[in-house]
Amino acid sequence: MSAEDVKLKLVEAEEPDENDYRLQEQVGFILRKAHQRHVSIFAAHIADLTPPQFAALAKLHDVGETSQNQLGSLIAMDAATVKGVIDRLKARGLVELSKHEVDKRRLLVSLTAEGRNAVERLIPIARDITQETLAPLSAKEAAIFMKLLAKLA
Amino acid sequence: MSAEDVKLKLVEAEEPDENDYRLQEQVGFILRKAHQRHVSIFAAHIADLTPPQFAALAKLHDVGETSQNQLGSLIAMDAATVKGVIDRLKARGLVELSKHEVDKRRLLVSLTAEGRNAVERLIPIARDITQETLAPLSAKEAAIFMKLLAKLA
DNA sequence: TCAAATTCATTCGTATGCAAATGATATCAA
DNA sequence: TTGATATCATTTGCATACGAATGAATTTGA
Repeated sequence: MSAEDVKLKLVEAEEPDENDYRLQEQVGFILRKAHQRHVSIFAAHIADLTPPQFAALAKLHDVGETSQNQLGSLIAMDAATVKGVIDRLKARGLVELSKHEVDKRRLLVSLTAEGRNAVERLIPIARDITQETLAPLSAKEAAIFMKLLAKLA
Repeated sequence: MSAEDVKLKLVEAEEPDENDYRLQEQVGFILRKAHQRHVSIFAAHIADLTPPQFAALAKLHDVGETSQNQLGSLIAMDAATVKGVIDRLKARGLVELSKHEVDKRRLLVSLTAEGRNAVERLIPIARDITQETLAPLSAKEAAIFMKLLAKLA
């Protein structure tokens, strides 16, 4: 092998061209898998509620009555998505809706007594879910990870 | 305030009970948001393909012809999901299907010439998408983040 | 060998998630 | 004041994502 060949080989090894794209190493792909894993852990602990549904309940418990859109922005859901989530929670009697007295465009959402009980019962379990999701990391790693993840989101 | 009151207050501050659950700090919630952000960045660069569709094409480009289920396991999609993705890629002429000669259960998937062209054209853009997704982090932070994220996924 | 278990694929039902269009109401600005 | 904008909510259409059920084909094991 000539010196030129060696040089070419090194360049190839250090600068992968478009023929060497590693899907499994792309942040989007791994982010999707990590999210899938979390949803799966969530479902194993809380079978009758999805993460978005629980997010809506937890946020309502936190801030009290709010409009549907406002709730959506608090839990990072667009208007169309939050509507579906709230509809299903309402059908199960966990939230109730009412019209805003002054601004007739707004639909106010609040927890029912049953919804409040559910959230308060589930919050300790949600803490377990967070812990189990982070279990592959040491405490120190988890702290670093959360800091960096927050920067990305 | 008595010494006892002070002690109670400290305990409360350090050991939040179930009334103090911060949704915005839970790994699942932030993971969902980070994933949403990535999908949005992806869509801004590649409007006519979704991340799962691109993943299927990129993986086919990598490994060549495979069965639908095998492809699914390579890109972390269950059988029902991968079927939908492949159906849509087939309808657009980017992949083609054929029956496995020996094992009649299997459906083989491969790139068409058009599909191959598309992947090769898009891979450099996909690199940009990865970069932009990680842009809020320094190079050092990004390296640490990817290592930890991989552990979680 | 042949019955049981496994694998591959499909279908159905449910639940996000988002873009775009629409309608009602509110706010702003000339 | 009123016409242009903006906001809130709904609806439709499309695309993941997964559990569960089903059927066809293959493999295993007693």
